[in-house]
Amino acid sequence: MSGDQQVITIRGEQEFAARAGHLFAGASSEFVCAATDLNTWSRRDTREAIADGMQRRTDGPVVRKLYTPAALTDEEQRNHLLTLASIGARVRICGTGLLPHETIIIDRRVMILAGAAVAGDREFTVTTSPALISGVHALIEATWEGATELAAYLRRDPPQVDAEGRRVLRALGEGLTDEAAARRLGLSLRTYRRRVAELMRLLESESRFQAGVHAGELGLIS
Amino acid sequence: MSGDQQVITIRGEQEFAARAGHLFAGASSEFVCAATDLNTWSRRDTREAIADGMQRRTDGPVVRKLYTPAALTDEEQRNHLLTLASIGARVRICGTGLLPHETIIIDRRVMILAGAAVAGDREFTVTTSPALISGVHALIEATWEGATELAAYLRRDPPQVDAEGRRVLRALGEGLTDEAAARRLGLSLRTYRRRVAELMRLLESESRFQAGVHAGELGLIS
DNA sequence: GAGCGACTGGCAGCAAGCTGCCATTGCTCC
DNA sequence: GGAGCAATGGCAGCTTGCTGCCAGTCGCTC
Repeated sequence: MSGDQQVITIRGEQEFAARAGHLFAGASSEFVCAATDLNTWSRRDTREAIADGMQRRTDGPVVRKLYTPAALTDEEQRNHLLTLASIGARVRICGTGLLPHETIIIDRRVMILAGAAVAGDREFTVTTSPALISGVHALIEATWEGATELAAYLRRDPPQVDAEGRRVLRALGEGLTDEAAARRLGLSLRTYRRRVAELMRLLESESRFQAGVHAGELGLIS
Repeated sequence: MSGDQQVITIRGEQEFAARAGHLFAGASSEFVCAATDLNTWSRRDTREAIADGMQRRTDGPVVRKLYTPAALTDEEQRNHLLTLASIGARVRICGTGLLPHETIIIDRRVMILAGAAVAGDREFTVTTSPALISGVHALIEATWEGATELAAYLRRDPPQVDAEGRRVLRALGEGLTDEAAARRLGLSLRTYRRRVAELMRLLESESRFQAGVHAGELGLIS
C-alpha cells in the first residue's frame, strides 16, 4: 500500500489563483469543465481572466463545458455561455439539477474540484492521480453524451400543453388514425385536426413525424 | 495548502480484498457502483462473496449499479444483473460506451476506483476526501438520471437502421415533404416512400407521428 | 445469353391529412 | 333580449401520404 502526495487542498480563491492559475493557461489538448452554473467564481475578474486566457489561443485545446439548466436562468450567465460557444468552446446542458460544484480536468493530467464555500472561503482540491482522473473523466464523458448542445437547448422553449393537448399527443403516439382518436376523445374529426394543427404550431413542426420527435424530446408523450 | 493522506493505492485484488473488503460489508445507507461491465473482478469468487454479503441484509443500504450496454452482451453477466435487480438492487444501463473501469462509493464516505490491470495486478485507489467523493457522486448521479432501468432497457431491442435509413429519418425529422426529401436523397418519390414504409415497420409504428417518437427515443435522429 | 432475383421508378387509385368557409352553439357583457 | 366573441362541427376541395401493379435495370449464376 502506498500513500502518495497526489491530492492537495487549497483554501480560498486568491491562493488558488496564485498557485494553480498557471494550470489553466497550460492546457494544451483538452479542457473539460463540469459545474452546476457559473457562480463557482465569486470574483468575476477571476472568471474573466481565465476566459481571456483561453480565447486568445486559436490553436488551443478542445474546450468542453457542461452545465445544468441553472446556468441559464441568469441573463448574464447565459450570455457568457453563448460567448464561450461562439469562440469555439463546446457547451452542453444536462437535464439533471445536480453536478459537482465545479470539476475541471486539464489535458487528462490534472483535476481540480471546487468544494462548497466554508466561512467565505472555498476549498479547492487538486489531484494528479491518473486513476481518479480517468475515472472522473469517463463519468463526465457519459454525462456529456446524454446532455444537449447549448444552442439546441435554448431553441426549445418548453411549450405549455394543456391536459387535452396531452391526450391528443398520446393518441397520436399510439398510432391511432385521426378518426379513431377523435372518437376516443369525443371530438369531431374537424376539431381533433384543429387540435393537432395547434400542437404542430406549438411544437414548431412541419410534419407529424417531426412533431412526434419534438413531443418525445419534450417528454410530452408518456 | 495541505497535503493529507487521503488517497491510498492498493495493488492486486488479493490485497485489496484483505484490506478493503470490510468496507463493503460496512455499507449502511448507500452503495453506488458505476462500471463498464462486470469483468472488473477477474476472480469470480470475490464477486460472489461481495454479492453474498450484500444480499443477506434485508435492511441494507440502497444499492445502485450503473453499467454500459457492454455488461449485457455476456449471458452470464446479464443473468447476474437480473439476479441483483431481483433482490432489490437498482440497476441501470447508460447509453455511452465509456465508464470508469469501476467506481464504488459507499455511504458517501469512501470511494474506491479500480484502475486498469498492470502486469496482471490491478490497482485500486481508495479515498475518503469529501470533496472528491461529493464531486464524483454528483457526476454518477447525473449519469444515473440519463440512464435506463435494466428491465426497460432489455425490453427495447435496438432495430438496426443503415446509413440510408438514417438519412431518411433525418429528412423526416426536418419536416420535409416526401417530394423534397426524395429530391434531396436522389430517390424517386416511390422509392423514398418505400424506405419510409420499411422504417415504420422497423420502428413498429402505425403512423408517422409514432415513428417520430420512436426514432427519437432510439436516438436515430441526431 | 437465358434465367433469376433484388431493386427501382412510374402510374393509378385510394386513404389520410389539411384547411377555408360557414352555420350553429354557448357564453359574457351591455 | 341582443351584440360580440370564442369554440365547435359539418362540408368541400385540396394536398399529401400510401400501396398494388407493372415494366425496366442491374448483377449474379448456370
